[in-house]
Amino acid sequence: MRVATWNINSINARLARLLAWLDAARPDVVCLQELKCAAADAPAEALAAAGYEIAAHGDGRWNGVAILSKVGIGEVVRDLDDQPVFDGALEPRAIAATCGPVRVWSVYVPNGRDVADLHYPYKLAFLEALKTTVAADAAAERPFAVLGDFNICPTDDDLWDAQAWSGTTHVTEAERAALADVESAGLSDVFPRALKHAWPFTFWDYRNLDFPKNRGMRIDLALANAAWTGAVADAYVDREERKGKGASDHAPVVLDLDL
DNA sequence: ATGCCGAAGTTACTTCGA
Repeated sequence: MRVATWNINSINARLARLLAWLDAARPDVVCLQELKCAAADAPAEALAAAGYEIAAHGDGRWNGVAILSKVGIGEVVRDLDDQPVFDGALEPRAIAATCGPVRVWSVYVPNGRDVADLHYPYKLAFLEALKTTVAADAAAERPFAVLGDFNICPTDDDLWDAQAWSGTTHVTEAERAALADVESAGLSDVFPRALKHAWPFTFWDYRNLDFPKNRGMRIDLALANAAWTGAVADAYVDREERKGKGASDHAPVVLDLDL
């Protein structure tokens, strides 16, 4: 089966491209982030016509996550256990479901904004709650993965200019340690192929010709347990989807599993 | 060519993203 994760940067603004991509790539399960719409405003009918059920979690502005599936959606859970709030709000950043033989979380980890901003400790607290929430599934026999936009470059190779970003969010030791702590629950980073260039970046800013110049970051990850990683036949970043008018600033990460 | 930012709500401009 084929499982993908994609920060789509508005599911409604991107609907035509999403449907075209689903038709071309034919994933069985897709974890989406940054829906930028309320759950009730997600395009469930258009997706159903394309053969996909959707479980969505969103409040209408930023954030918002969903899981699409052609193989059923069950055991849906919204929000992490003890998920931290920001500015008094429990933000829609995490949703889980069982789809056929696999269980997945689709997560949109807080950006962090700046190490001096309250958003930064919020990001670290979110990752701590994520670890606790997924520990049991990570240790289980069923293929399981946490997929999404982690807003962390795991290593200095995962961004185009580590020198320029030194000391900023996405690359700090505390963020990388928090990510490693999530992985210590029994998950490992499924490293995708790059379809072009030396490294599989997943995000390129819209500004400054960053995509043509390949000034990117690898921040969209799939952290999988042993049952999942043992089934991986292929994994790649579909950078073709980053091209052209109306693209998201993130590309889908696609995983093929022998399941 | 891959091409100089884009989306949404608060409908003119602010906020956010990484």
